[in-house]
Amino acid sequence: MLSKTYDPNEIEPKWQKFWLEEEIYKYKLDEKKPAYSIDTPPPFTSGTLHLGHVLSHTWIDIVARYKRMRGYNVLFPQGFDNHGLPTELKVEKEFGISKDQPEEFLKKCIEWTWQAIEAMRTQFIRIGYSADWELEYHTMDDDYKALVQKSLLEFYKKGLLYQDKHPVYWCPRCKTSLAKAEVGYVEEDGYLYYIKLPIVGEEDYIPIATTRPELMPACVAIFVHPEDERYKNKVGKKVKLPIFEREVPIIADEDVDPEFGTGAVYNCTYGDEQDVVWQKRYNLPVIITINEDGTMNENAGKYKGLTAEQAKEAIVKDLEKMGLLYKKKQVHHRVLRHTERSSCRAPIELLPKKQWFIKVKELTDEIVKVSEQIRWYPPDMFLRLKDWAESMDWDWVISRQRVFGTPIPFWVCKDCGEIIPAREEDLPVDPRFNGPPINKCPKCGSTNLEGVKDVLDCWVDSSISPLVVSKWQKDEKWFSHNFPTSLRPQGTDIIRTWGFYTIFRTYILTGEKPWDDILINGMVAGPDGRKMSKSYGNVVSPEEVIPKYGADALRLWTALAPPGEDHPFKWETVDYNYRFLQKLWNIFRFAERHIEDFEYNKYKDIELEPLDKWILSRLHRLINFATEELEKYRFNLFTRELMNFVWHELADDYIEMIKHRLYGDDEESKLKAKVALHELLYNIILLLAPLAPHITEELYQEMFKDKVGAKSLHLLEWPAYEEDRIDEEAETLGKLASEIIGAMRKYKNSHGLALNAKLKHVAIYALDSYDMLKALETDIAGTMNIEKLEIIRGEPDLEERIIEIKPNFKSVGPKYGRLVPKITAYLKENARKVAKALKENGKVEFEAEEQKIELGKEDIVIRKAVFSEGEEVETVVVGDAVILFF
RNA sequence: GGGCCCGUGGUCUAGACUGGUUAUGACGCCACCCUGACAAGGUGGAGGUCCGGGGUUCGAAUCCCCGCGGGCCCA
Repeated sequence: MLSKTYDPNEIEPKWQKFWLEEEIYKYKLDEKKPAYSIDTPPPFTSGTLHLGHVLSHTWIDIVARYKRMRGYNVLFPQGFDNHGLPTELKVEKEFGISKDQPEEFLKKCIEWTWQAIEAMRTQFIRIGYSADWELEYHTMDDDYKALVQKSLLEFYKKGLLYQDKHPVYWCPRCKTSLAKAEVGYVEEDGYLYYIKLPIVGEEDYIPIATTRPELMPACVAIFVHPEDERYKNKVGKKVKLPIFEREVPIIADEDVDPEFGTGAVYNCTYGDEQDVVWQKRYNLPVIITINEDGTMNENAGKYKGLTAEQAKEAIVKDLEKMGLLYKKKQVHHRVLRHTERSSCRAPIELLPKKQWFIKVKELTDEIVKVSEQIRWYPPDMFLRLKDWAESMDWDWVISRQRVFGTPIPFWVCKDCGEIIPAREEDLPVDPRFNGPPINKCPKCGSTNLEGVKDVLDCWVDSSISPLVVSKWQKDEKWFSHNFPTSLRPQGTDIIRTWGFYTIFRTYILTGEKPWDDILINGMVAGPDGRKMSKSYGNVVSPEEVIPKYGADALRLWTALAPPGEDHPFKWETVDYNYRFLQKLWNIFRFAERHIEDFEYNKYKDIELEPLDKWILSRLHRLINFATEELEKYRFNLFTRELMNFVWHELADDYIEMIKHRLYGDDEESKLKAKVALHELLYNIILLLAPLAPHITEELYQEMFKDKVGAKSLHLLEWPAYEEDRIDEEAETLGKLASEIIGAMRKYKNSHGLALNAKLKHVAIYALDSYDMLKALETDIAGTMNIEKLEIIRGEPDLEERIIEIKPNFKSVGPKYGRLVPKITAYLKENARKVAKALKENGKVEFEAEEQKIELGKEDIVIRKAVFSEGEEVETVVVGDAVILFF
């Protein structure tokens, strides 16, 4: 017996344990089955899953469960992305270990990461995630790092890897490079300086506006907008920089904002990120004027040795003296500072440092072509990738000045710059600690070889995930079965990073696309609709939700998220889902007493009653819809349809209509109701299994396991859509039954009667629907508790009024076009005449604008009301039927 | 500044590709009903300029143009 109340906190952990112990989701390579491999996103090991993870990973789990039920050999691994700045900061600040002791530092990072993995795995299990944990991978594993390094050796061999100077965010106070996450813009007051720059060989000048006059010595070009009439005649000419006496070109570029300042800006290496773009785009020289400690260097001439701030004052003073600085305006602007946590908040400089690059730019056309071969869900997400790929300004910078990361497997000759790659058989290597594979530089013979100190960007780690899960170059049988992988699920936010880089790297290494399909989920917003963030105070964690409502109710919230769109977390939705599951529980509790010992297989081919056929026809439409939607990775509409079907059509309508049969004396009718009930409930738990795996397992074990045999619901097949179960006639009948019963419920409600209150005498008059009503006679009487129900062919002797008459626009519109308003007016004016003609001849004919109009029953919508003034009787009209309550 | 997406009762949401005249459902609100699974339930009700403006059409939430507001990513 099912317990009286549904308690997710009791049943969910129970089945989670059962699934693991019984190895229900264990992957066995099976070449006889079609492969379905999932390239799951490895979350960064922060130690906690947030609702964004719950959304994206529940989607993946739904797909995995569905595909298993469809008979696929589903490869469902879960990995963890380990390397990252937050861990380094944690180890530095919480454990007080400095990066200057790299070995100890790394040891602590790894140790901390392991406990974070354990915690996150437990949380995955708690949401019913059905990955095979024996396939779990970590980007800090030796074999993972070895594969990453191997792929870099391949890139090196193909000539796609190179070193070049590239600006990094540099904090002059901390004397360290910073990641984007560590810097931020701070609003503050400053000055905008207006400076005249003389044009070479002319008496004319061009005015520029800048907040950073101290970068004058680093100026390499002047930019104006190509449409700007003020400067059109100056493009192509040169400017002579005051003080420094250097000539730089005037260039037109659309990125210039003509509204800002004078509409002309000077480009320095590097004042801001826009300067980097222009420097790369026009291949401008790089002139660095700022040292790592924030002072000016020899390129700043007489300002050498001053701090940037002092240099600014000095240059401003000198320009004023020369009469070239003609305006100084106070502005409120954004300044890049070191803002991460308790950091120093010093202004950040962009300084060029030697970085490792992978050539991407020249291959973008090919990447876009490969991306076109992938099916994108939803399809417009492809445009984001395409747009970004085509507007890329520079190659992929893969090196980072950090400690906890995959080492770059190269040594560099300090004398001639030759790159010495690691030997494949030595991988993984760590050139920070390991010596080079050879003693002498093969080019110049020098023994002055130095291991690369930088480590790799974490996207370099994670963007080979499809090759890791499919065991590229490791297990040929496994690889050919599972590659390209079937699905990459991921969020909208990382299409241009993880998505793009994975396509790129897989294509370069294998010549193929990484996946057949890519499914994009939106971001989780807070209950207030804004993005979830600590600063908004709108963060909700899964740990708050699950103890209250259980994982299944939370999973239904994820299933209701629309494809590709952001989805707010709503307590109300989870609460509603929880009540839905409770309703489901009660439906099964009701059914249990009727079908527990029922021998379904013995009676399953019996000819059912019309209402049974109706609800089963509706069930099969739902199965069909569910299958179509899931094939397109769309969960929201199907989930809603399923919930509505169970709660309203099944529970509110059908079950109410069969109670009189289940509790009545007609044994054959009772049997038929039980057959239908069995089929309904069994199929519903199957349809719901991918969405709410726990409650469905509990219901299966309790009510169906003995009859079906499988040790878990999750080993069963997805329900088959049977087209011959669709029965239009039965559906019309069922719809009529629920409308008639609905009208009677409304009558009872408006008279303050309980819904099961006895009605002494009811008569229904009908013409067209007479036969259907006759077939429903016992069901209507039984469901509504009517003592005497009469179904009469004919019309009651009462006053009838037409409340509304209008054309059926969908059929009349295309036929008569511009005459539609005339037809609408005619029907209204001649309502009685039209109704009469329709009743007698089945059609009506008239003229509008000298054109003959002919309308049949299908072309006209009529709503009638019946009045019984003076009589002791109330009436309700449903379609063509008139119900009289005595 | 660029690309993509979104704007529907108080809140969230379906419908938009393929136009059809009473716009879906939920939460909340109001009234009634403790009915043999369920009061954490049932039945009914009130509540909407479908962001604004213009256009196409017999007909626009839906298609087109302009504007406003928001989100994500990039610069």
